[in-house]
Amino acid sequence: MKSRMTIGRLAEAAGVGVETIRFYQRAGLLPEPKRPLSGYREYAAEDVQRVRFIKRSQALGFSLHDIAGLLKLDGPQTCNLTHELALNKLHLVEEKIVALTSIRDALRQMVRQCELKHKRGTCPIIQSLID
Amino acid sequence: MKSRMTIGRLAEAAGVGVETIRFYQRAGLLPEPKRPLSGYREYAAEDVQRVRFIKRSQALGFSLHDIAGLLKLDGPQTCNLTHELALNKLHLVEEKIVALTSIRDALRQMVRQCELKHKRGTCPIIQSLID
DNA sequence: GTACCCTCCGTACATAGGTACGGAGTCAAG
DNA sequence: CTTGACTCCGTACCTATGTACGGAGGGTAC
Repeated sequence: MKSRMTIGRLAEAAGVGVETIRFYQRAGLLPEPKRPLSGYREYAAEDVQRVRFIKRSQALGFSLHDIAGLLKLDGPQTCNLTHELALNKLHLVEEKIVALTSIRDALRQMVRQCELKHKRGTCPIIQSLID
Repeated sequence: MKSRMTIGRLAEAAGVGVETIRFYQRAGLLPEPKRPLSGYREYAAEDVQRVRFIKRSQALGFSLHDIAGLLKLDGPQTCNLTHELALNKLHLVEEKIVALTSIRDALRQMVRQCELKHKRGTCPIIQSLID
């Protein structure tokens, strides 16, 4: 008996939970699957690809909303839209890096201050946050 | 009549909403204020400092939970705890920067590919996410 | 055929950090 | 004294991304 791609097997193959598949379906990221036997969802091999696509995109910082957009965009003349989406996301990531870098510097400063002038009574870190 | 520091004025002075002050109070970030006139909260000038402290700490990536910790820690012998907290947060921020940097590189790659080998039929960005 | 796992569904819960609502009471200015 | 703005409270709601629950029914391996 050729083992059917049930929701559990899809989830397993894609490395997510069953509930996540159902959630993606409700969210429109996965199409309504066929249900040949008494209501059980049955998937195709490419659905594994699709879920992996979702996870990979997420890891790059795309939201599920973004990804729903990406999934509608695969095809010839829409490539520049996709390009724009990616470029946009790139800029966001670059901004986030800049912001985090200045946070990092502030934290380093705080930690260094604390190690150097460690007078009794007040903590320089707390002081620097109050000023 | 010396104008009292009501919740609205505190919120205004600190640049947040009234509901946010109430929320911080419930969360234990602000102490129960005095209520001299028929239940209205009355604050002191230093409460403005305290709210600003919270916002500044947030901007450095501390969660409200962390900040509640920081606020309990101002004082002599607790400075090394604070130092540890800040150091910890520093490491987290550094890790986050590393992760975002590799995301940035992947996105740059995607965008560049898209600009170079722009064959019809499939979008290289979509392709790279599927592989 | 029986035991056990799987799937179905809708809904509630989770995190974090607020924001909004509604009705009643109160303060302050004119 | 009136009017309008402010405050009170508890609770519900919000975004994003899932996770958990519970009871009923179905599939499958032995």
